[in-house]
Amino acid sequence: MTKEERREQLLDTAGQLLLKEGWDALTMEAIAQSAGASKTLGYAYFANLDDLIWSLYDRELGLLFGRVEAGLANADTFEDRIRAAVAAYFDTVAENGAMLVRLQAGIVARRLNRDRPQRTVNFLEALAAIIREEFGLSRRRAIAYAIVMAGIADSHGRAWAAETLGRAELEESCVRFMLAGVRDAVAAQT
Amino acid sequence: MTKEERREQLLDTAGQLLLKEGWDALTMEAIAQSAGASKTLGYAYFANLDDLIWSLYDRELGLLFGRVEAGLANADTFEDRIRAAVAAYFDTVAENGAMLVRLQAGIVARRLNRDRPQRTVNFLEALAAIIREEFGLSRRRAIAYAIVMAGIADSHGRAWAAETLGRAELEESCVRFMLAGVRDAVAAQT
Amino acid sequence: MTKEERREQLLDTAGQLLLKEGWDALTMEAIAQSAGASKTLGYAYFANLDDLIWSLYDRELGLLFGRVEAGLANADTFEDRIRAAVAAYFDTVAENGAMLVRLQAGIVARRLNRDRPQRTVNFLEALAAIIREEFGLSRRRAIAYAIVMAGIADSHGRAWAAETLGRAELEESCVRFMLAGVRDAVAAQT
Amino acid sequence: MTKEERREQLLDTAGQLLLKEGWDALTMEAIAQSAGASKTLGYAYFANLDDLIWSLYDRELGLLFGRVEAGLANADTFEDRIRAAVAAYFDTVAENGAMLVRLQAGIVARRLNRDRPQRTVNFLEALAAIIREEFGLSRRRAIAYAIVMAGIADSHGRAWAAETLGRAELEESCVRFMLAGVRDAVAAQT
DNA sequence: CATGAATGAGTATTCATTCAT
DNA sequence: CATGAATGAATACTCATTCAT
Repeated sequence: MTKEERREQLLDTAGQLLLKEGWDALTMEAIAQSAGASKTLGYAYFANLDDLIWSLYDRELGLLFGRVEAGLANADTFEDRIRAAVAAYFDTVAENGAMLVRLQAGIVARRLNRDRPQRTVNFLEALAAIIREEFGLSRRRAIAYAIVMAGIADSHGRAWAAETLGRAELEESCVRFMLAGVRDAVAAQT
Repeated sequence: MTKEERREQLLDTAGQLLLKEGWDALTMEAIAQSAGASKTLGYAYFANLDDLIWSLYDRELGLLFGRVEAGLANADTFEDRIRAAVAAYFDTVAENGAMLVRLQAGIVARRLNRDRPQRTVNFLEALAAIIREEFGLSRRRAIAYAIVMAGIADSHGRAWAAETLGRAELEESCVRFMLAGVRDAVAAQT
Repeated sequence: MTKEERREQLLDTAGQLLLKEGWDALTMEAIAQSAGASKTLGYAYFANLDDLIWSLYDRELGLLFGRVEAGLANADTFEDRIRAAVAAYFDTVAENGAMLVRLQAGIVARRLNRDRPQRTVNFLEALAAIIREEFGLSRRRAIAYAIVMAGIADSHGRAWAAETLGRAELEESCVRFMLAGVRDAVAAQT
Repeated sequence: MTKEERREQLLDTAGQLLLKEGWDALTMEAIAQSAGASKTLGYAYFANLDDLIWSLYDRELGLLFGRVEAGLANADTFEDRIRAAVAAYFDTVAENGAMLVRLQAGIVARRLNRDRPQRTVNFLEALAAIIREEFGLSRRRAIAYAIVMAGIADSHGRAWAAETLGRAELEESCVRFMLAGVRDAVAAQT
């Protein structure tokens, strides 16, 4: 197995483990052995456990944000952009939702050894830029709305996980909440 | 110190500790000593560390939901109810927000030893009932919207913590996102 | 409840606990609470846990040896004495066997904070005296045989607990092993 | 040090410790440090303290029963078998007696987490088979006598430890008690 | 005669991490 | 590229015991 393959395999295994056994089971030894290697193998690929976890986090969030940003980029009107982004979001959640939720929660719960992950910041900036362009707002206001819209996507993901409604309905609802909400909030300011 | 006072004191201390030092610092010993007691005193009041943490969680969420439900109840029109609930939410977040976020994240990240906390479920049911009454929806759909509206409150709290906008603006925005969103989502269904 | 009654009740409770839950459950707190009192009551009646356990041991062995010695005393021929003692032994084992075994084992396993219990020594001396009188042996030899005969009783008790044979047969066997054994062993010396 | 050597060394150390310091000193930490290792090394070789203790027990009883069974097997007449077994028993007791007694007592006193050790059962079955062959008894009766004869050996070991008589005399006495006893007990049944 | 609050010493156990091979 | 032996720090939890009331 090549260096890069091993690394990916270890991250994959860590993700599986987190999903199946929970955060507590995410030990260096468990990951390595779950990957079929000796218990200390991980240290040849990651400086320490935190490094491994942050790497997983970066990879997974990179995937998610990458797709969503791609969705945002490949459409013309504001509404279409939002629709495309929401669709991309639901796609990723469908594949990896439960693990992402756990990962995110664990990251928040852990000490803040590291600055707020750049990934999230970058994504919010990108979304804010689009909002700003559409409504002509200040940067801070646009960021606030971006945070809120990301939260709306998130909670629709949760509503989906709770099996309240089907994907199609929730995707439509998500877009509606975002668009009607932001329009009304913006209107209230003027 | 009486039994009840001690118990409350230990929970207070645990909350402070979580806020200041993070989840990892939340050890039985640290809590007890931070409360000025011997390191094993906690075991006289809680069966184990998990029990203490769940007790803290219950207490804090009880407070939050209690206030928000009170807000929901003490108003006449749908919009007024939402406004009152949002105001109550912001009040609590102002006092305790960072700690609640950490607590919630830690609870999610920990093993699922316990069923989903009844508190949250109850609150969502209450909110769903109000939504249902207003729009005449099915129970599942109302619950989905309740989850989303709770998420909107949550993300406005985060936007506040990120110091993007002031409280007044965010409270207004929160109400707008909720009302315009739910109305539009409901409209889309018909 | 009078002082003496309480004391006896605590010893009774300790015995029950040892029987039902095993040696590890024999804590001062468990005993007191099992007796329906507050957890520290025991300290008003016994200097410490060791003292309580030794008191139980003394009481129980006193009962056993008392009965067996009474049996030894109330008969004329050597064989009748042995028979009477064995019958008394089986009587006590029938009532209290399992607890006595545990108690004895625990005492042996614990540190030897205390000299060999006088009770056992006294009993062995009494039995040795009778053997000596019957066969005209040296004191040391008589003690050796006394130890062995006590061991024979003990192992018959175990055979009974293992439900191999009924009491009548084992009692007879016990007497036979003792008498034939000691006679043959004595004969071999001459 | 190789895996197997370390394991044996830890068991050796545990045995020494039990003999010298008593059951209470038998902690994982004490064993490891007494073996010149860091305090948690034991966990790399045994699942937990119980596992280590049972392993010691198995090893020691395996040695004892192995020798005694070998003695039983390598002789022709019943008496010679018994003699050989008793000699083997005294040999082991000479080396390891005090420790075995403590170990056995501790095992009995501890909780019954584990089924009765197979080792003892197997040995008693082997002895019972020989008795049965000699006297033509039922299986249950033969087992009862096997238990008693094992008890006779045991009590002779105790008489030896009490320094009442010398080994030669006690070995002879042991054989006599067993043979005369079992013959007389069997005779009583017919 | 009895209680409840509190302490502190002790023990099992886990796990990240290092190092020699 | 990988292993296994070993370490040490950290933590949960138990329990005998004391003391004030």
